[in-house]
Amino acid sequence: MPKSSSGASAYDTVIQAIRDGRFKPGDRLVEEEVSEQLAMSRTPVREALRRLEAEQIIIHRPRQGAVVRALDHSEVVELYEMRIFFERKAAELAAQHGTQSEFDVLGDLNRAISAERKNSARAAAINQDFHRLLYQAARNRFLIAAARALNNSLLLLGPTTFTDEARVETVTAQHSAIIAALHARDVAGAGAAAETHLKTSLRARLKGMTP
Amino acid sequence: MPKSSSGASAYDTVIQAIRDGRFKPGDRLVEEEVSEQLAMSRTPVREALRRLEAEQIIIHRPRQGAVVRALDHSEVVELYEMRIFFERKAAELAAQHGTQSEFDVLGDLNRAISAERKNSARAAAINQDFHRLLYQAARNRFLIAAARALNNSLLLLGPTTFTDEARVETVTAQHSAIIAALHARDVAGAGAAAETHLKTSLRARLKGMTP
DNA sequence: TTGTATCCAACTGGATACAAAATTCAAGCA
DNA sequence: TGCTTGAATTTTGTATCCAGTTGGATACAA
Repeated sequence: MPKSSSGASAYDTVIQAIRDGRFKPGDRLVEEEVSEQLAMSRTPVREALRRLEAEQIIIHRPRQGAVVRALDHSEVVELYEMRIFFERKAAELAAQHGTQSEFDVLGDLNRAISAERKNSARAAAINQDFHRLLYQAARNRFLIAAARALNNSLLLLGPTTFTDEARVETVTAQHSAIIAALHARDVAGAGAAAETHLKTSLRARLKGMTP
Repeated sequence: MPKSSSGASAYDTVIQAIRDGRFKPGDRLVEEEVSEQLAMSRTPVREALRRLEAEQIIIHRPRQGAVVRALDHSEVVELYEMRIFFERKAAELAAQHGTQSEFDVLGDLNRAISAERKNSARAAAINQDFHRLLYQAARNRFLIAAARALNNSLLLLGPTTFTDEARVETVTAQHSAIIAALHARDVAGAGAAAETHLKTSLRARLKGMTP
């Protein structure tokens, strides 16, 4: 293991804390507190916070502190609009540039999601891998970078909503549709299937947001 | 004036240095050298470099140094592929969400580009404003952020190629086509015009790249 | 009771000092 | 002559220190 620097591990830790809800939007991140919690000095913590700031995960008012960003409703919609847009492009490019073995792995992952349908956290993790591999297959480093940035913003919304098994069912079925189109090298079909998938995902997200 | 912090001004300075070619891809950026040049300590310089690293403008090998990133041919193509893709989306969204007065300003800017056709640097600057406003009119903050990141990578390729007047002519004509579609709220037309424009731009770039 | 002024504490911004790691270059040995 | 070892140099990583600013609390006056 390449023993990452304190700065990098501080970043990972904070991201992880946001991911599983220990830090929520609106929470203040005080450099000194964080550094104490992670048993390191302020310098690497600052580095991590600046990186999070660059990624718009936190906002940083000068001389006042950093707070975890909150997304209002219109931002959530804008975010998903972009996700839909990216995912379609990723699927289209993957249909052109991906290899059949990559598509096979996508199939494996999709079956794994289905198998773990009882364990929503585990299923959500594999689902992330699925989407990551789809982007990898698209063979465009800038698309991957842009999608990564977008997904970081996404985690401000809390964990993915894989609460009920019916939802997992829908997801895996839609994944299958994408995979089928990829195997057939059907560019338009893969794009359309991906768009449908993400639109469903947006609906599920919005439904779970206004309780 | 809010007197920006040293860290921010260090970032701006380095970006500017890259933009006008004082730092070229492959150049090494040593923290101490930069800090000496900017008459500040290493701390804000580090902040700037880490930010540039997050934006993939430089790459940062631990304990070894930071070098300005170089884009190989395939990356250039990938980059423009994404630009084309973003620009189309921006035009489509602008056609839906922009205001007529924004479209009017786009027209003004386009005329300004034409007027400055003798001064390629000035024309290129206004051209940037044009595209920035187009993205603003799209009303999607994540699209704007993604495009910003992309444009930062773009400046690794050196200044925009507005060398001859014929090129400016082409550009403004294509801009006019976009604006016309926007005024007509023709979503598909605006997207198509934007795509055409950027494809021409890619061709011009590639032509100027292999001397 | 409310508004205002002043003071204090907390926090960040920047600088400096120190430690650790990596590269380079040279010298010694086979 | 070529290779290996090791020490010096270079550069980043981390810690700590100081100063400046901001926000809030407190006290006083209207």
